[in-house]
Amino acid sequence: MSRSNTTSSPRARGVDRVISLCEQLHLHRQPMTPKELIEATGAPRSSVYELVSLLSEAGWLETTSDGRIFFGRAMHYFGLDYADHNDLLRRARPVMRQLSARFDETTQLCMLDGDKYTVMLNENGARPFRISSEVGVKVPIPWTASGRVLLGGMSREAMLGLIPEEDFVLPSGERIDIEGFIADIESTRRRGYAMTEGLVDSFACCMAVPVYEGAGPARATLCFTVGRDADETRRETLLAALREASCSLSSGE
Amino acid sequence: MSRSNTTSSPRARGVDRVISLCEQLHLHRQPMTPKELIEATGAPRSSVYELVSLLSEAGWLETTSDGRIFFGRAMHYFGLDYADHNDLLRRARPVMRQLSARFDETTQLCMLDGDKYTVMLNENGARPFRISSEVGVKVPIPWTASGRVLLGGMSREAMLGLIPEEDFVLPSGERIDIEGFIADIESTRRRGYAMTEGLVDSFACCMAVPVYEGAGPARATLCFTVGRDADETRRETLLAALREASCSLSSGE
DNA sequence: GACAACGGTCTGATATACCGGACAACAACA
DNA sequence: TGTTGTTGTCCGGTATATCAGACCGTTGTC
Repeated sequence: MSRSNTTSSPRARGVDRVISLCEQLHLHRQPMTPKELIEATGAPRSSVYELVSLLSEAGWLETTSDGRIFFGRAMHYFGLDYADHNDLLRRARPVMRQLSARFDETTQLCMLDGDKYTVMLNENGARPFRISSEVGVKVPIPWTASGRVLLGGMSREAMLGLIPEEDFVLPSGERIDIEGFIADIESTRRRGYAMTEGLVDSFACCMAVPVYEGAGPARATLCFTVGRDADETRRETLLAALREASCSLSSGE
Repeated sequence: MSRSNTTSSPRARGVDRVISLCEQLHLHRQPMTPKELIEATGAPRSSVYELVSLLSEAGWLETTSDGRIFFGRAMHYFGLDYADHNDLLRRARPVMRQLSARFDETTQLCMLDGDKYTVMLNENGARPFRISSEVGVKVPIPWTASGRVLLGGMSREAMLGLIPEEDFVLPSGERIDIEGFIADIESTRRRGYAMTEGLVDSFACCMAVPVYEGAGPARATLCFTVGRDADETRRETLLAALREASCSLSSGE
């Protein structure tokens, strides 16, 4: 439906081709055949073949045994360079591990990426539920508890200017009331945390607290994703732990 | 001395410029100023500026507050995609965490990358010693314990063909005797592990065991890096743990 | 066996990306 | 104040990267 791929003109710059190629791989989160890549990017066949071979030589991409293409070692190296260099991520990792270990729940560090919400770090509980994390997957802000925290303190105009109209429609087709959403954000800000149930997925309960960096809006959120069956006291416990952890991560600047 | 950067001809392909640009960033492991990037890559000024801005827009690079350039979020996403998708890495991570937690030592998963040795995963002990990991940094094979394990089972010719002549010279300037090295590998193979002391760095003791995937040479090694002051029984304990862990990671195929 | 779909390589023409170099803003310094 | 170095933007010519399409081997289907 939505042509997410850059409907690029013919004779595009190689670098742009490379970028859209990698973006497609990230979207699919699975190795892709050359054919799929060609169709997904809209790039000419010969260009895709050439670029893939260039990138493979550099270790940016790898070809699996069945001829599919996916990210290679180099990306792993570069990604770790980024994560190691990023202050917040580096400090958050051990904290999140401890949270996950202690409560055996999935802990996430979430941030805004442009006008979308995204998971930056994911730490699973012991039970290895999901095989691949969803780090870097962009989700409309109104769909999430964290989104409500991250918008805290923003002006009404800035908020509406930021969020695309269509992002207020849930996967179910239901539309989120804008006024209610704004009120939600305000009460979230006062309360200091957000908790949503069955917003995107009907079995999950999401709780998020802000992580600050200096004054201004929250830099990130720390959150638990738990089953809806968790009872009240359990939720209290988890929230308290989140608050404490986020406090240790926040910096007054 | 060694011109590691691709002394590329003028009017090079943009994609190649991008590749060498990122490689330089990875080598430096620190944000770089435009000037440094220009000098390191040998690319024209205008090209670097243009490419950096293209890549920044895509989130591949980011500019720090002081105008330096480093990897961006996108790399983090792609890198995690790679690591999540890679069977060995995914399985190794929890195992390594447990090892590090139990013994409070640095655990690493190492592999060959071309004709070099490199760390693929690094799990620090509790004491946060080194601020940035060395994942993806290429090191001559003969400098390491893991290298000796990884070469196990290779023919003499293949080995000598693989390793560049200059890689037998240690950072200290000392030259590693080739015959001794080959004998070392053979005894390592028989023994089932390698242990080196003060090879690259005089304070460390490195112990490595192979991780197999099907028949043939080891796919990777699992290793501890400990202080040389660790006594005999401690070393035995650690080795036993490594062996057990590597066994759980290896697959008969 | 004929036909179609697919997977990959190769080549030549041409649109354009890349680069040299000009330009401006700013700082350091004598 | 003039000189020198650095940081960044912009522009036009031309070397060349990109792309259309031909080509070939393989696979599957009727």
